[in-house]
Amino acid sequence: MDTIKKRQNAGVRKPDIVRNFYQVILEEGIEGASIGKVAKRMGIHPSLIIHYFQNKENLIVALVDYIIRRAGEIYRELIVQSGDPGTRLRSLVAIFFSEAWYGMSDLGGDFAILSLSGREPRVDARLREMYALLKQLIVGELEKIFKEGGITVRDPKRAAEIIISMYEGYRHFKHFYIEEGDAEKFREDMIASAMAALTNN
Amino acid sequence: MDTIKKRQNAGVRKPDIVRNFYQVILEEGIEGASIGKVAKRMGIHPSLIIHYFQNKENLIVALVDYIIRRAGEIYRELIVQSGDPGTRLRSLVAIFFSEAWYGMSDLGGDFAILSLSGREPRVDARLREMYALLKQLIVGELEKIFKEGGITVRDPKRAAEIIISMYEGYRHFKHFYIEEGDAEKFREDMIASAMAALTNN
Amino acid sequence: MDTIKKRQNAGVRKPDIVRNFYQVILEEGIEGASIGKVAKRMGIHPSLIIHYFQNKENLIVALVDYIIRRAGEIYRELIVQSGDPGTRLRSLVAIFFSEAWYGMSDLGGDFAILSLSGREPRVDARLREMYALLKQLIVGELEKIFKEGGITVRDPKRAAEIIISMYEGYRHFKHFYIEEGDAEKFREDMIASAMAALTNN
Amino acid sequence: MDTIKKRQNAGVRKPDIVRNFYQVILEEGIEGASIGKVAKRMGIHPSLIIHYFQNKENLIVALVDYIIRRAGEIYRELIVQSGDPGTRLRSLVAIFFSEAWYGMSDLGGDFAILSLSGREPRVDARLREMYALLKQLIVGELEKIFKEGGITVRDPKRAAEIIISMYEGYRHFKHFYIEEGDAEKFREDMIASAMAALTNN
DNA sequence: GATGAATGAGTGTTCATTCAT
DNA sequence: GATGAATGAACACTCATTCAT
Repeated sequence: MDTIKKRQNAGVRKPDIVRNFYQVILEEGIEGASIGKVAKRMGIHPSLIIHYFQNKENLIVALVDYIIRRAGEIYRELIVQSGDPGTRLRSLVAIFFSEAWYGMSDLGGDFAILSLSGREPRVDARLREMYALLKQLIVGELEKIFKEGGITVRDPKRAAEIIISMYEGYRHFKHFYIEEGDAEKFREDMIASAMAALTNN
Repeated sequence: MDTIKKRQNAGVRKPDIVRNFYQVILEEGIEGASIGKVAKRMGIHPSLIIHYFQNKENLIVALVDYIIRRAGEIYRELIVQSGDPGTRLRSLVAIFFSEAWYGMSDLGGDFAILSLSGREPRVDARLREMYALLKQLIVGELEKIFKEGGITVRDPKRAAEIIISMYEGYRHFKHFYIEEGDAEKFREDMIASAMAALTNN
Repeated sequence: MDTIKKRQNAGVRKPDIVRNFYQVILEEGIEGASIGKVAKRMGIHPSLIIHYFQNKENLIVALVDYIIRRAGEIYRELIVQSGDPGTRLRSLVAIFFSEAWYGMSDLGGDFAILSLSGREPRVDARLREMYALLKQLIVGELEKIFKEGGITVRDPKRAAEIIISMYEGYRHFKHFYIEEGDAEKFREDMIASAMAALTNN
Repeated sequence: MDTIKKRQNAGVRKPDIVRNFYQVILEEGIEGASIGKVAKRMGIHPSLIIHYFQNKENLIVALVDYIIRRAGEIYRELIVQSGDPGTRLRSLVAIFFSEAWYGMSDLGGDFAILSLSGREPRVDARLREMYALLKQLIVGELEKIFKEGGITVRDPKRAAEIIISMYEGYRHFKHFYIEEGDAEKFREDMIASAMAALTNN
């Protein structure tokens, strides 16, 4: 009954290809990812991928878009909208050091895409866009919190930038020098350090 | 006098190949780097590279070793050994946010290698080693500083880990969301935040 | 009329490739046969051969299939279906010592493929199949002959096996120790010996 | 004390290389055998093999010599020199169908070398020599046996040729169509058939 | 006798892509 | 929308061999 896989349209196929491309990158790295492998994985012909994306570069850009879109979704899922200002500030900071945010993407995939950004202007542009958006989200949140009273921060934009730097360093590098057993304690210490850095600012 | 290129020995050729390999990665990314391109760049035959490294994996591992070795050298160049404890603590932190440390390697190259670490155990092992070494250097330095008086930090090891997280996030990601004109000010703010995080610890 | 070489389909190209592969093996031996040489011979690109066969092993297996198929065809061409039992028995034996059967394939090619059988299970399997089929053909023929009367053989299966052993030794090795001038006489003597061995069985 | 492997002379090294070359052929086939693999197997430098044999062809020829020499040795070990003529005739025939003779060399290796004979004149020449020698040994033996009485054979040379054909077919091909359990019975039947063929001659 | 440096041709295979169907 | 034929460049790597040491 169900004519699986045959004769689908772009709306279904294109994101499907992008997802599979991401999987291949995770398994084999950027240098090991190819249109052929994506096709084999999906049981379709490589030419069909070209048919949809024209060339590999377009596929990479589509992948970056896909990843950024997912990051936005996860942020919206995690953000806490109620409670007193002090609690909400801590919650905001905690998001970026949470398991959910950490596990949002695969580090191998992240680094692969980041390594592209230097040579592929469209990738670089999209990453800047993403960070701009994220900064804006944090700033907006901070301003809402501060307006409600008590806490003051001289420069919310700078505060947002410091948060981003801290969590990126934490997120991408901690597994190289933190041991499994110490992970939860380190997470808490990082949040405390971020709060100290923030309110000192 | 100097019969360049012909009949050299492993001691000269191997590091030369590694350096050229790194250049190719910077220019074309991990996915664009090939033994053939390195050979062309050097005016030698690809098989000579195989002669020295047996296969591409070994070459990659040698590159990681080379990069790590350079990081160690730069750290030793930058470390300040005299002055009162307070000044020296700030100098230590400042190293990791300095232009010299930031410019030590190319971010594209860094990400390329980091993206390998998930799939190549030898790369992962070496990176862990490097971070362990770096942590140890910082801890040693912190302990010396604290012993001389005044400043106290509950846990120097944790302090080192927080410094590393902060500077890694700063170093690798800041260019995505900090504008040129604001760079110097941001650098100072990050150092201040790091100090706050540290002494709060 | 005939736009040779361009845009053909698998039905035409695949056997064409197999035939050319066989020729290359005859000329240069298994150790000298390469996909590149086959392609050059056909005026096509090596990757087209990969396109059809995926890898060299598959090509080898296809070649073995091709050779075995040809052996079956030749047997069917040579088999005599009429005459009295005694004559027909002799005709059957004579087939395997005939020029046509001897010249069916090139010995160099035979040995090349036989040498593969130890390391390539699919080649071994196909050779066993071929011998099973041949044995069955001979047994069937012997039984028909015996049923019509006169001649008796205790065990037709064993008789078939002995015939095969004798003609294989004759076919593959005689040229190492029989001189040209003596060839025809030796052929007759071998047929006589086979008959003696058979009816003695 | 024992300076193993270092600084040996040609008398020791050359046969050692040939033996290792044979092993590589057995494991990887003619098409997979290379000087490099032999060298790695022996823990020496490939250049050293070239140093001794100048090129690969010479090594192959040396291997054929080695194999033929071993065949001669085994024949001499197996030949029975006493007993009555009838028993000795049967013993002679039985040699070539014996396990010892069958297992004298690896079939994969045999076929690999036989496949070379068509393209390498020196290999072909040596094989012919070997068969000539073998034929001569058998003829001599048959004549001794016949001289002692009883048994007559019209043409001992032809008889030798028939024996060779039969055992070669048996030796090289039987494993494709004889099952393990039937092997011993088949061996006896082949000997009987050979005797019948012989005394009928 | 033995090794290392170097070459250059050649291996099988992958790759992105184009074109016709 | 989807596949197959075809290409040509590139890939990592192997090979036999030469030469200098």
